[in-house]
Amino acid sequence: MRIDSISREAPVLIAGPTASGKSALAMDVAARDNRLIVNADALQVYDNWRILTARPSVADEAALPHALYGYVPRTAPYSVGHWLRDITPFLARPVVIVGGSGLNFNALTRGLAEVPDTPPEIRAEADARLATEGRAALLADLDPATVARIDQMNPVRVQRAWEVLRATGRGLASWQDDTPSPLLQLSKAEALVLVPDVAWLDDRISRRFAAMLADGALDEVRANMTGWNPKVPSSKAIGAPELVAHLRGDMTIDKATEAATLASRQYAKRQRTWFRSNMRSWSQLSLP
RNA sequence: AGGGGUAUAGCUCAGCUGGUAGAGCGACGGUCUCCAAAACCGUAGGUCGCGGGUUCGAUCCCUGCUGCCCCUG
Repeated sequence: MRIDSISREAPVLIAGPTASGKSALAMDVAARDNRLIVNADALQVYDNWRILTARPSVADEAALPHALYGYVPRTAPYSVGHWLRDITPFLARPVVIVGGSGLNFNALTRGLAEVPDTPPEIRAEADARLATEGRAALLADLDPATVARIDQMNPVRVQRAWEVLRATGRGLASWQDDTPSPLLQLSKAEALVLVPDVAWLDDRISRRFAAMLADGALDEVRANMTGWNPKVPSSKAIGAPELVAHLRGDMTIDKATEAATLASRQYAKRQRTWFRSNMRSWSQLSLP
């Protein structure tokens, strides 16, 4: 990695698939320029995971300033909108923004419609209707402009559109047409995507999960067993459901390891697909 | 060594009384403006273990061989 070619002034954005070495690069850049490291990862925000989400260590956080890591309670409602609001004050400072969530980077550099949060009772109503009446029933309630824009086969996207209309009386498409300009212009940033060789990354994923286990991942998961709710977003951390199953005696540790590393590889693939289509104008850094 | 069973996609397996094969998972490609480490869509893979026979035609029936599993010794 030729760090010398990375701008010393512009905000640095580092995206890349899981286990590609983003955090280490962010540390190098931050140390060189006295930057604040800001998290752009959807799961590293939660306070109940450090080992499993490969969050920066206590030592790393002591060595250099970090923001938006481990600051959200595991059951709190949280999504891109919260992240975008939370990151705003930090953009006035020299930063390196690092993470694997493509949606966050899109929201940051392309803007995000200012749709109010869905009230819990409407979310519950949507959950119930989807479960009992199905996707088609929700779809039938939507405005044509929104229907034409969303993936009608995807229950989560349909539910989202339904919730927005229900809560605001205005279609999602209409909200999106009013998307404000982005917080950060890509042309004024140093945007980097790490593009690792697939076999190289697969190997790193396997070794990293083994290292997580050695570092106490099972203890971390055990501490989350009381009040465990598989439905909340923080419970979707790769490896968490698998290790919960193991601790309950439903899965051998070998099976759990296999399932977790498989899930990581599949996640990395989805990330590559996203980066390919959404980050064409970013600088691509091939690895190793 | 003898008896029985089994061999079909990368993996686990379907395939009715013979008409050249399907699923799930995986892989690969894609979608995605607020649960995104989520959710979803699509595509490609098989000389049906190998040889011989019966038949117009064999994954299917007969036979030899080979591998694996079980039982007996």
